[in-house]
Amino acid sequence: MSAEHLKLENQICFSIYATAREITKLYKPLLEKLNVTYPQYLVLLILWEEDSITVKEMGRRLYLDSGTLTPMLKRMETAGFITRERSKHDERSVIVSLTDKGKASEEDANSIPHQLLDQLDMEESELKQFKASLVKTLDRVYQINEVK
Amino acid sequence: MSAEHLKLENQICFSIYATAREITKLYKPLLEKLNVTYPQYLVLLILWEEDSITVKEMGRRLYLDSGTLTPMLKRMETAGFITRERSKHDERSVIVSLTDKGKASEEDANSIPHQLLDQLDMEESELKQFKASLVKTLDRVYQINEVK
DNA sequence: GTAAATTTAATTGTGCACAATTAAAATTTA
DNA sequence: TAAATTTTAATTGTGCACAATTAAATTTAC
Repeated sequence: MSAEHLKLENQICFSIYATAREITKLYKPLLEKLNVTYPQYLVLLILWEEDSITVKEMGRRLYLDSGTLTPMLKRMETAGFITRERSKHDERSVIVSLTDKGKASEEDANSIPHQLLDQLDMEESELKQFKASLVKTLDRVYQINEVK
Repeated sequence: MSAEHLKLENQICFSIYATAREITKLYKPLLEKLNVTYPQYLVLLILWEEDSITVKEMGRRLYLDSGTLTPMLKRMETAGFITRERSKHDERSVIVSLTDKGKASEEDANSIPHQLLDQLDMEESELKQFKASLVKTLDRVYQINEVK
């Protein structure tokens, strides 16, 4: 038996890692109608907030790099949700935009956040504190990772 | 601009998803000496707690299935951390055990949890509440996912 | 105004992560 | 106990996820 600090059940990072994966599974039935994966759903959320942004900006908002986004966006383009085109002003940039299908899909997504929160079944106050700790941790860890 | 409930910054699940990935990156330099990935480090944590368990039990503790574990454990076997052998009692089961190298590696891991927590830099009370919310959410979501 | 440095995506290669299927072994049931 | 069911890993196929490299375009420095 290893020392107490090496025990898995004591490690908050493992809780985050496991919870993230279980929540992705929880989304699966809710995303069936849209016919997208959870990361693809996040791309749509971004574009419904602000259409026609660069891959760079998409990556900044999702904390993902082009090695992840490029193939994922190509799949979403093939599936008819988005278009990808080089910027006229800066040929290095690729602009991602919603197609009519991508825009129309927002309708099918409207009920998802509420359905998800219902299943989490958490008090408003705890949820708020929980999210605050997450965002604080994310900001802090992102900063540390960036500096290196 | 989409409705408020569809905005990414309002979604707690995205915070969990992004935080999990950033924390995995934070572990990377700490795992360099051990020369393992974060999921592989979790396998070692389990085995340091209790050596010689089945793939099934490993999957139960890590919330991972054989499709993930089998190839990962094979890589760890090739790297010399573990052995894999069929159980004598039940030929369906595969027992995972530490090699001498795997056992000796615990020494190099001892300081990791403390180093990580230092970087998170969170008050003891907030950390405790944060972890409680995570475990509660994990239990709840796991239960929902299992029932289906 | 050109050379050097920076920015931006894409590509390549490795390692998870998981659903679905397969196959073998063990257990339960008729 | 023989047949049906269940359990356990492995396999297959798809989709992230990210480090490192490449290539093209832009910006900065001289």
